[in-house]
Amino acid sequence: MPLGQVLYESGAKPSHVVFPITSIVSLLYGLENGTSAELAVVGNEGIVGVSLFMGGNSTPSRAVVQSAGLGFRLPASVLMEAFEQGGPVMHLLLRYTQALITQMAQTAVCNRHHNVDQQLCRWLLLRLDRLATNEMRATQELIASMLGVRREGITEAALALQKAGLISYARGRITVLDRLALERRSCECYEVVKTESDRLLPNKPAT
Amino acid sequence: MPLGQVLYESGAKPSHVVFPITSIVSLLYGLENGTSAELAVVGNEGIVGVSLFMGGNSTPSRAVVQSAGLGFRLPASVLMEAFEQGGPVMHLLLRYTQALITQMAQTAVCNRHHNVDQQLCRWLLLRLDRLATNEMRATQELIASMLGVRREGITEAALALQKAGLISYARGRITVLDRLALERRSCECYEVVKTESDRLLPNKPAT
DNA sequence: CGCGGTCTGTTCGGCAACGTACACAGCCAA
DNA sequence: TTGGCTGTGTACGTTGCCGAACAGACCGCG
Repeated sequence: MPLGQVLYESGAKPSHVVFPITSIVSLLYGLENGTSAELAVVGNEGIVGVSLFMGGNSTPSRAVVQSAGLGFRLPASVLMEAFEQGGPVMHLLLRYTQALITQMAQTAVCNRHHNVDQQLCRWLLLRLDRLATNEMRATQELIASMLGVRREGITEAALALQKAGLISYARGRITVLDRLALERRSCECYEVVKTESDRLLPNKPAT
Repeated sequence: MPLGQVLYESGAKPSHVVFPITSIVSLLYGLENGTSAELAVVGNEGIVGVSLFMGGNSTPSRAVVQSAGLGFRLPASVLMEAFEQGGPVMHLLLRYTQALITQMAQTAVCNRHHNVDQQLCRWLLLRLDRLATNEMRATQELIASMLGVRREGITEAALALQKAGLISYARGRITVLDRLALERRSCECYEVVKTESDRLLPNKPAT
């Protein structure tokens, strides 16, 4: 799945659900004025398209591939069949959805109360957890649109992180040098999301 | 259920789910620094405690009664039994949860991109839809903590609404005088939430 | 009736993020 | 090599909201 691929559009009914394997997918909510914000990020631990089994068939959100990589596609009908049987598959899917809700909620509060620097740390950590390496690709422009802030705001925050030696950043290539320091610098939101996610999905990637 | 009653605390496992009838319940996410934000509001159309059947048993959120009134309590075990049978009850509950997710998400984007005045309109409208009258009780202090802003910000926004003749406001008693104008003045977020909610739950309060 | 508490209105300085604009650096391709 | 594109750094003034402090208005109660 290439970077930038749109898995489903706002309001459309997706034909498949997607299990990202080495890729990362963003769930975005857009507004009429063109701005938008990322409310959750899905990697190997999760599934894209929960609205299918939740019953709505569509949501007002968009799903966009943020990091190129592999992913499984499963036709909606196959998933639905497994879900409707009601066993552990269903409960696992529901627990994951619950974790997703927590992530969205925490992101929302974070948007309101934390500054750009902290949010950037959170954003980097959430991605880092879903990658095999400590290097990721994302321009400042892209990060800014995910966090719903100005590009220059990210420039400033990223510079601070570079000067502190936590990351190195060059033309869309970010390398995390000191993960622990990043966690210390981040707001509590990252930790909350991670803890809750681990609690709900103990050691079981939803594949 | 009296105003201010806490239906469940952050992290605790609720023993019951609650169906508000004439009351209104807020779902709040709090932070370590004591601030918090309301991410969703539940009235007659909904149910408090979706995390029970979603499988987490607890969430990092709090549920607080925001408008005194009646509500049914149902023991968790009874609800779970109905849910596990997997029929229309389950699907209705899931669809409601989907609507709840949309509300939380839209609130989040709204927090990020819209100003206090618009958010206040949205907040008023969401409550108005869940009340039988066009009068509600809420001090500016309370509204401010719900929206995650300063009390003075609400004073200013509420004054503007009063001067425009949309509401009258006195010591915690708000009367909506011109609902349509309120909708026009609000951001799109109210409409999105309402439309999606109607689509997912056509004319069927989840009682 | 006066008193104390709650709620609203107003003020001030301060700050973080915004919008805009532009300069420069790295990279690719002609 | 040159030119164009993309991505990053920097510099304004502006704005929306914050934090704190205080005055007045209303209400219930003794």
